This record gives sequence, C-alpha cells and structure tokens, in this order.
Amino acid sequence: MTRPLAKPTRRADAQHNVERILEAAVSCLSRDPDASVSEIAQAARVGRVTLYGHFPSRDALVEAALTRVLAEGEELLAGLDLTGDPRDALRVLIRSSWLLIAQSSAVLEAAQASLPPERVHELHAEPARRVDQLIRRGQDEGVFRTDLPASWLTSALHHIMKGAAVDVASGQVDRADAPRLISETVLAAYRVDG
Amino acid sequence: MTRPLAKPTRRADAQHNVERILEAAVSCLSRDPDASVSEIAQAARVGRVTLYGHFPSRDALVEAALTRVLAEGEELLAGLDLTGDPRDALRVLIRSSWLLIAQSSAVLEAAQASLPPERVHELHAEPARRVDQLIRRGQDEGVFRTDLPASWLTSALHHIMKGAAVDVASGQVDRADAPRLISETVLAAYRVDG
DNA sequence: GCCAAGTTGAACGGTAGTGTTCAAGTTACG
DNA sequence: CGTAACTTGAACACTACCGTTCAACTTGGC
Repeated sequence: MTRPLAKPTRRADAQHNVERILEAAVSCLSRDPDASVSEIAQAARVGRVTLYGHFPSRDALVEAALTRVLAEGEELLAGLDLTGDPRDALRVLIRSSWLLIAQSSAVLEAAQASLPPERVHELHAEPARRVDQLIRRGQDEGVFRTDLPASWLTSALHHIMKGAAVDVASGQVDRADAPRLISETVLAAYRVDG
Repeated sequence: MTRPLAKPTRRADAQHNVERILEAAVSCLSRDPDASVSEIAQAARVGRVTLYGHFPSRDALVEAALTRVLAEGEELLAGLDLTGDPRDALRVLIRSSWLLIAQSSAVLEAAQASLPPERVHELHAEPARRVDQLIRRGQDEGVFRTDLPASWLTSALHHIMKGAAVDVASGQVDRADAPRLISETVLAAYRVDG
C-alpha cells in the first residue's frame, strides 16, 4: 500500500495544536470579530510563530475556523430528527443548537470582514439550507404563516438567536432562559392567522 | 450686555463643517463600526486636520455622533402619537423610525468599542425607555403577552429591526418591504394566547 | 479691504497588527 | 538513542491608524 501523495502524517502534538488553535479561533472570533492573531495564539497557549506554521495567514485561519464551526453545525443538525410537526422540530432545533448557530453567525461575521463574499456564501449556504427547508416545510404543511416570505422567516430566526446570544453575553438574559425565549418568540411570530 | 464666557460665535462655514462631519460619522460608523477618521473626514469632504480641529479625538467624535443620532431619535419619537392601541402605536413607531433606530443601534455598537460602558448606557438609556414603556403599556392593557419579560420583548424588537437593516443593506430585503416585515413579525410575536 | 478664523496637505512620531526569518530549544517517534 | 519534526521568542520590515505640528492658503465677517 503506497502512502498518499501529500504527507499523511503530522506529529501528534502538531495535530493537537492545530485543533487547539481552531478552537481558540472560534472562541475568540465569536467574541471579537477583529481578534488579532496574537490574541488567538495566546488563547490557544501556542506561540504566534507556531500558528503561522499551520496557517499561512490570518485570512486562512479565519476561513478554517468558519469551516470548522459550520461543520460542527452540520454534524449537530444532521443528528437531529426534524421530521414530525415542524413546530416541535423547530423547538428541538432551537433548544439544541441556538448557541452553536449564534456562534457560527458571529464567526461568519468575522469572516465577512476578511474573506471574499462568494467564498463566505459558498461555505454558509449548505448549513443554512437545513433550517430554511424546515421552515418551508412548515409553510407547506400550513402550520407556519405564508404571508411573509420564507427567506425572511429564516432571517428573523437567525436575528433572534444571534440577539439572544448577545443578550446572554452581556448578562441581560440568563443562559438557561434563552432557548425558551427564542422558541416562544419565534413560534408565535411564525403562527398562521393574525 | 457681556458676551458669555465661552466664544459664542463660530464662523458659519466652520459650523457647517461640524454638521457635515457628524452626518458623515453617523453614516460611516453605522456601516462600519471601525471606520477610520480619514474615512469619515473624506466622506464629509473635509481635511483630516479640519476634523481634528473640531473633535479632539476619535472617541470624542464617536461620542458626538452617538449623541447626535440618539437626539434625532428622541426628537422623532417625541413627535409621534403613541397613545391609543399599543399595537397601532407600535406599527406607527416601526414604520416611521425603524431605520433610524437600526442606525442608532449600529452607531451604539461602534461606541461600545471605544467608549466606557457606563457613558454609553447613560446616553442610550433615555431613548430606549420610550420604546420599553410602550411595550409595558401593551402588557398592562392585555394586548401584548406577559409570559415573557418586557425587557426581552424590547430586546427582540431591536434585534429584528437591526437584522432587517442588515438584510436591506445586503440586498436580501427590499427597503420598502422592511416596515411591513418587521411589524407583522413583531406584532405576531407579541400577541397574547399561545 | 483687512484680518482673524478656518482649512489644508505634508510630514512626523507613536502604536499596533501582519507576516517572515533565524537560531536555539524541545519532543515525538522510529 | 538519535533525528527530524516541531515549537519558541526575538527581531525585522511593512502597513495602517492616531494625533500633532507647521506653514501656506482661502474665506467669512466687520
């Protein structure tokens, strides 16, 4: 068995460091979209030079962080059962992923400042589609209102989740209350009739 | 009659320039919270040195811009008749001020990056109160739900307005549609009954 | 018309971030 | 154990922004 063309083996500690750097990047960037490379390296308890050894530029790091957090989101969403009543499905989705989705949005914002828009959209399109399709299904089944475009309902959900995350970060909202506040608000907003 | 202690007269063109600088600052900062002084000066069609002649530092400029946009908001809100059915009042408020409020929020965000938090809160407290009181009145009169705290309902409104502004800026939402989308969404979210 | 008030670009020093190089040190792993 | 892979801080050049100074210029207002 011949080994793949690219070097297939990195030393274990190096691989571990890459992991730590990505975690730190997601964490830092979702707090401050303008977080510096030094800041991220420090958070990862790694020298700045080491970081540049793994990522050629800040932009590359941001893109990797975005890719990572979106992949996490994909994985989480893929593991959820979103069949059944769309209202219940939405509750499940919110309860189990509002924080991650809010975090993704924050990193995504960081990415928009330094990555070409089409690249950002390309990475973000797939995960966003999952939420969007749930909402469209709810519309088709008559439990979500159709007098407003699905794209707006999706957008509103994102804004509310992101806003809740900000409120939690600033202490205005208790972390444990957030899922309920989001669900109650969004489901009411989505209801038909009115 | 002795003249006031401070020089009461600035040359007309200088005063005019201050005005242009503030307008440019609000405009630039609401687009990019990290807008540079050069950028703002250029947008105001004024030399950078001139700007520093009127504002001692970037922070001072940001604070002045925030004060100005919040004052505009105060003025606009003060001119509205928000008595009567809180739902109608909220519709009126949204239709006539969503953009300004969103803009204020954006500048406020810019301010938070460079001003002491208590100063920001101090400036922002009064205008925010007006919206908050309308919502509390709606709750008291039984037309807005009370199973969620008023502070969250207020917060959600802000998040939705801000989000809509972002969507408009990115072309996802037509500017003319925004007030309707916001009103329909928020009023549905606020409704009593479950 | 005069002059003070105001504007302007150029230039300067200071700070902070990015990305690179280097030489010395540490450590995973065969 | 030995070596190649990896890490690290110091130092460097580069860029961008802030805030200031200065000398020349324009313009408002009496």
